[in-house]
Amino acid sequence: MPELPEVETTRRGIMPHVKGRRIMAVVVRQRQLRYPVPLRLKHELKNQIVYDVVRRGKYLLLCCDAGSVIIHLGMSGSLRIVARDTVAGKHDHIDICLDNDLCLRLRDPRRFGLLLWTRRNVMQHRLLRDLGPEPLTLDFDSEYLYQRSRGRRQAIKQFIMDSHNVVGVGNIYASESLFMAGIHPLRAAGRVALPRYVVLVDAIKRVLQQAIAQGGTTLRDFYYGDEQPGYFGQSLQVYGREAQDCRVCGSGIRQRRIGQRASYYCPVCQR
DNA sequence: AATCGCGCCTGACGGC
DNA sequence: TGCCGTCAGGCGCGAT
Repeated sequence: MPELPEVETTRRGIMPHVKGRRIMAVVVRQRQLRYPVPLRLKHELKNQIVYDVVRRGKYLLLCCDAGSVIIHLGMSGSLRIVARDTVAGKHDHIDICLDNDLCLRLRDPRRFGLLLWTRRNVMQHRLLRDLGPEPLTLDFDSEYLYQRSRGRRQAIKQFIMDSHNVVGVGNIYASESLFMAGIHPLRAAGRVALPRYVVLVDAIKRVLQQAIAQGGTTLRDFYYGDEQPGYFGQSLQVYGREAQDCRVCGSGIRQRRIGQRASYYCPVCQR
């Protein structure tokens, strides 16, 4: 399940092979992703130069003069750089073939991802225009999140996972950040005081930054490689550790569902 | 306006 | 062995 650090690692991994290249062809083997892959993309993308590869939240954007490709990896998606004649596997749905004999290949077994094409200003696209701030920029700060949370009864975990409030905080890192900040995931967002938002915002930034730094060590795998970068390399404090000892106080880590999602926390450290 | 819950889809896993 | 049921999970969207 790619979270923001995995998407950013992907962006950095494909960038050197994609940026500045001309698109020679697009192969669509499976159209049925989250939304049907638009067929007009096949001829409208041809001969376009990819002048930049941008990330917005967990979306990746291939920016061209005529428009932009919008990609989301969903639950199980990945992008690889492969040699032009590399045989496609069962779930290799789309190839974007470049003028350097390489292809950008989208694989997505569960097909929760998407690949769209827009000719308008991509940031005005309906999937992007209402997104909250990037977590690693300065405009995402405690004052912002605090003000935004006033009057909200929603659980803090759901609040920070809502992309309208801040993008890129997925299920794993939401649990991890709340543990770091000592905040119980079920606490109402509107009942968290400003000093605690200071700690929480700092925790979100740190946990994402650390994961990106670790993802960077597997960058080489994007070229002819098959290894997944990700959070497996880092030690998670609470996620997936139900009934195991809290690394801080030794209490049993609990799991419960919050808004349909598995959530992990320490009942003693988090209030 | 805020919030809740659904459903897209497949692989992994456990039970028999 | 192999089949089948269950579950996970990002996120947009419709319902409340």
